[in-house]
Amino acid sequence: MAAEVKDAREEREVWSAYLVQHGLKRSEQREAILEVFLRTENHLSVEDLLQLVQKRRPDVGRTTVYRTLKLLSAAGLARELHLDGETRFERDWNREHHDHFICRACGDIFEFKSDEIEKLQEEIAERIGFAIDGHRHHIYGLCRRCQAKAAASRR
Amino acid sequence: MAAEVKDAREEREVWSAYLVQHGLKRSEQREAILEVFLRTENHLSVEDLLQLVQKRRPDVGRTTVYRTLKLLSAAGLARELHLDGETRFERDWNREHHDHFICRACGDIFEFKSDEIEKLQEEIAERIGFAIDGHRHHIYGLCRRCQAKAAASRR
DNA sequence: TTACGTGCAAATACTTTGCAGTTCC
DNA sequence: GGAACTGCAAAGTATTTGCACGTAA
Repeated sequence: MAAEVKDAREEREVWSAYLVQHGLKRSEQREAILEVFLRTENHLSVEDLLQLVQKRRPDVGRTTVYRTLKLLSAAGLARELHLDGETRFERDWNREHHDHFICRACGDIFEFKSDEIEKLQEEIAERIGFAIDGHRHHIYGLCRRCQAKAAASRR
Repeated sequence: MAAEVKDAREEREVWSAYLVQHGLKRSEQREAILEVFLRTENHLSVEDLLQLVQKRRPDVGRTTVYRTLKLLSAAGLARELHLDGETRFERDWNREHHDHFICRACGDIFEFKSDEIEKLQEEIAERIGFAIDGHRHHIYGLCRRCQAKAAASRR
């Protein structure tokens, strides 16, 4: 859809600006990693990203992926998630804040957002004088599909 | 308070039962680790726990702490938390479910609980046919004290 | 007695860092 | 030309496992 294309363009601009502002250079590896990161479904582990990038450019090293993900995060393009100890990255530019459902069977991740929950959080924080600057709300369980599978195999 | 003492007694019973049911043995190291774990404020890292245990018994090894924490978790006495990548353990027997505020400055952790938030979670899950079996809700920011400190040093 | 528990050292997994050679500007 | 970038190998963390020895039941 058009929005995606536009978003990606904006993200590339942010990236360029970030590089310039920090006296950093462009490189083919970084471009390749950025491309894959922007084009791919979310919630990638470092290993996932490395595999995908290496399909195009087998010479890109794991180290560079780590380093580039750091930069993408610093530039506000990526966001790091810690799911039960697993580290993953998702796109974070111009994206509404959201949280995650994680299926324990297939690992699929579903995003959700609730203004009501955020408001309640804020109220509780006020009561104890806590100034919120971010949060992670991860809900674990079984997705619809895996529930069906489980039910089927039980018969 | 009385409730604490009673809880700890109950936890020791659960522990004993767990050992028996699984054909495991009592040991001085395990007892020492359990004691410290039960007596201490929550949210310990493995390293924290090791240090505390070694004050009493310098011969207890890190490996045993890891192994005992696994057992305590399996017995339902401990719960593992992943705070922004950091692994910590808290008591989990007879404790109401709760979530956490984490101060980014001093690292202090405050617990909270909200039936309303849980209910909203449940509603959202229903909408996408997701069967919740647990969640982690971590809120980051500054605690009252650290806000005051920050304000003071800004002058 | 015998299966379980322990600490150490080694192995694993994940991530960062030092370095020598390469590339961008 | 010089600073930044890269991949590799080495070094760090965090955690688990193999093993020979010790200990509870």
